[in-house]
Amino acid sequence: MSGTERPSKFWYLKHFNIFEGMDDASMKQVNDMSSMTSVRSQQPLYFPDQPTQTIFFLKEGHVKISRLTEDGKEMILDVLGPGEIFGELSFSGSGESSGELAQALDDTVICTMKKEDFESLLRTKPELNFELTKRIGLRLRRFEERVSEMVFKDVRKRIAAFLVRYAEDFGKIKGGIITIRMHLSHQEIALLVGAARQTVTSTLNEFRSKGLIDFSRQGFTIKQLSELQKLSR
Amino acid sequence: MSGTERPSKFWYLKHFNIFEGMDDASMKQVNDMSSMTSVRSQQPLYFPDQPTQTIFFLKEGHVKISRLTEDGKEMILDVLGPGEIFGELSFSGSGESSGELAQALDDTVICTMKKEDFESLLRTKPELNFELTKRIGLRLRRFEERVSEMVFKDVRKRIAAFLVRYAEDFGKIKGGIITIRMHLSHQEIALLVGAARQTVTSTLNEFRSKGLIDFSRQGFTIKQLSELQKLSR
DNA sequence: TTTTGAATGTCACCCAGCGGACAGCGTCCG
DNA sequence: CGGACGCTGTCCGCTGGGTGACATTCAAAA
Repeated sequence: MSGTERPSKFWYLKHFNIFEGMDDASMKQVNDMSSMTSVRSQQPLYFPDQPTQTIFFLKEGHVKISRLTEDGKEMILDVLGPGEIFGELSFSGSGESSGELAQALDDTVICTMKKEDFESLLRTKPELNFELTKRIGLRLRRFEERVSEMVFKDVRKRIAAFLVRYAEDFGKIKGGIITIRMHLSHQEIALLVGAARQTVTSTLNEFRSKGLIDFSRQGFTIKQLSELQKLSR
Repeated sequence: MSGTERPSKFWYLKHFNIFEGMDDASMKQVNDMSSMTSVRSQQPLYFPDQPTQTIFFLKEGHVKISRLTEDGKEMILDVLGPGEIFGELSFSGSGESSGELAQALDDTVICTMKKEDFESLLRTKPELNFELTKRIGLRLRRFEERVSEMVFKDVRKRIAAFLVRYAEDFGKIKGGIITIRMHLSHQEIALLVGAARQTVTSTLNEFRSKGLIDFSRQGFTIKQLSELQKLSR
C-alpha cells in the first residue's frame, strides 16, 4: 500500500503460509487458477444466498464473516485477518449455500479461486490438504471455546475474553502497550460476543475507567493485558 | 426427516462411511493398523489431561464428548453415534491436549488407531483426507449453528431444537412416531443446551403436557415433530 | 462551516431463567 | 427387603442484562 508498490499476486501466494514449501511449478499452477481483487472497506465479498463456489485467500485487510437468521438478524461468526482462508471450505457436497455473508472491514486484498479447482488441487497435493484439515480443526476448536464461553461466562467476562483474543490476533505491541485498530463498532462486538449493544458500551467504559484499556473510534489500546485476562475467567 | 424435509447435514455424515470405496488392499492395511475395543456404559474412553495420540472410530453405541473448565465445570460438546470419528482430529501441531473428555453413554464398540498411523494414511490417500476435511467442516458448521442458537434463542427454543436434532440423529421412526433411546439425564441435556437442570425438567414437562413428546427415564418419543420444529424457531 | 446520519453514552424498567431448597421416585446393591 | 444415592419434579426469590427511549458526540459529506 502506501507509496510502496503493491506486491504481485504471485508474491502473495508464495508467502501465504498454506502454500509454503510448495515447489515453483505447483505455485505457478496455483497462480494460474486464481485471480486477485481489491475490496474497499465495508463492501461485501459475497452474499448469503449465493451458493459460494469460490474459495478466498485473504492477503491484506480484515473480513467479517456473519450469518443471517431467518428473521434477518445478524450473527457474527468470526473476524479474519491476513493469511486466512475462507469460503465454502467444507465442500459439503450439497451445493446449498451456507447462508454466510462476508464483508470487508478494511480496504482488503483477496485472491479467489474456483472451488472445484481448489478441490482438485487438494486431491493431488496431500500436504496441502493436510494443512487445510489442520486449519479447519483449529477453527473448530475456537468455536468449541466460544460455545463454552456462552454457557459459562457472563457478558463482562466474554467481553474481556474478546479483547484479549482480538489483541492477540491483530494487536501490535509498542513498549508494553498493545494497539489495535478496531474495525468493529460496539454493535458488532455485541453481535460477536452475544450481548446487547448498550451492555458492550458500558462494559468497555467500565474497563476504561479502571485503566485497563483505552479506546476511541479508531481503535483500542490494551494497557493491562494481564488484568483483562484475569477478568475473562 | 418427514417427507420433503431435507435431511440434516449430520445425516449425511452419519450415513457416509469414510472408508467406503476403498480397495481391499488398503482396507486390509487399515485393519492392521487398528484394534477393536468394547467399552461399558458410563466408562471413560479418555481423560482430558491425556494428550490423545489416538483416533477413535465409533462402531456401536454412543459417546459423549465434553470439556472441563478450569474450575471443574463440565461442558458437553457433542454426542456421537455409530460411524463417527473422534479424537485429536485437527492434528493441531503442538501436542497439547485438547482438554476433552470422552465417555461411553452406551455399551460401545470402538476401533482405535494411532494418530501417526492415521496421519500417514491420510498422506497417502488423498480421497480419505478429503473426506475427513469435509467431515470436520460439517462439524464446524454445527458449532457455528450452536453459537448462533445460544445468542438468539431462549432456553425453550434451544431445548426444542435439541430434541429435533437428537431425533434426526438417533431416532427410529415407527408409524409417525419417533422413538429415541435417551442416554442423557436432564442434567446432561442442560449442559448441552446451556441451561439450568431445573429449567430443562420443567420445559420437557411442558412439552409433554402439550402432547408434543413423551418420555421416561429410558427414552423419548417425539409425537409431533413439526410442532417441535415450529417451537424451535 | 453546516448538515446529517451513525456511533456512543446513560437511564429506568422488567422478566427469563439461574440457584438454592426440598420432596418424591427409581434403581442398584448389600 | 431396606437403605442409599442419584434422578426428577416443583416452588420461589433474586438479578444479569435485554429492551426501549432518549441525549450526546463524532466524522464524512455537502
